[in-house]
Amino acid sequence: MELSCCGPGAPPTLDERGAEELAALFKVLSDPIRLRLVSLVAAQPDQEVCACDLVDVLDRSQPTISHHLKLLFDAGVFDKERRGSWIHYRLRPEVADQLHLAVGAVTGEQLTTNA
Amino acid sequence: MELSCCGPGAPPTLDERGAEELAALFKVLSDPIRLRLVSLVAAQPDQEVCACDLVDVLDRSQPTISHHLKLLFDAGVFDKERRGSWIHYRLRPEVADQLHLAVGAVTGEQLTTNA
DNA sequence: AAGAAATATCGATGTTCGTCGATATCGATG
DNA sequence: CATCGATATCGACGAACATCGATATTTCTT
Repeated sequence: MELSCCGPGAPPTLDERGAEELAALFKVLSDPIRLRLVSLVAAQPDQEVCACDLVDVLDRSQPTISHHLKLLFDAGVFDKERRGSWIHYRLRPEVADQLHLAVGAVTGEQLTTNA
Repeated sequence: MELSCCGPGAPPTLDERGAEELAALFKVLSDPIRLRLVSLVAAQPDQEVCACDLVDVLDRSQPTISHHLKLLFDAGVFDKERRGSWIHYRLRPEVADQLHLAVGAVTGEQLTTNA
């Protein structure tokens, strides 16, 4: 039997590069501490937190929290803003949409036809 | 400043256990080969593939493909069915919804109020 | 300029993960 | 039952990762 892929008229599947990009996006969410960081930030009324509060809430050392915040920032999940001595992290507004699109790309859902 | 969490009236955030469960779900999608497997399966007209075709399409050894298929099966992403000599993997129909819910849980979207 | 507080970086360590060759298991078929 | 093809498991190896203590950097305050 032939696989429905890799030919003309075949339904679209992830190519190697696309798969690596999406894998990187999911990988940044594949850690419990990072998920709780995102969830905490998203739950704030102003969608942002001071890094200074995070070490107490999550049970990790300051370098570890800093490390995870950097990963989330580098991945484009968080914005970072210095205000005085403190650094505030904020969920980038496009992230939720990006994630839903990523899920759709993997599971083969129709994109919103923009025609 | 107080974090908006961890108290009465606070918006819901991921607890430790929930974060670990969601992290496990995202982790299984954090590998390019596994993403392409899911994408390939989802792109088939009948939403299933024979494992025998996968080694040729993806550029990995048979044990490696088998390993990734097992991870996806154990995570509940794929169903498995033996037909004759071959084993067919199929995307479980709830997976797309589960993933969208997972994204929503992390980014703090409203759940569909089932009241 | 000096000290204190917040955050980032460095180096090390133990663990997890992706990968493959070799081999085992399982089902079909002669 | 012997064999063959498909799939799974095993054992090993190198790379990536989460974590932390120590330390550096930055910023505010006095």
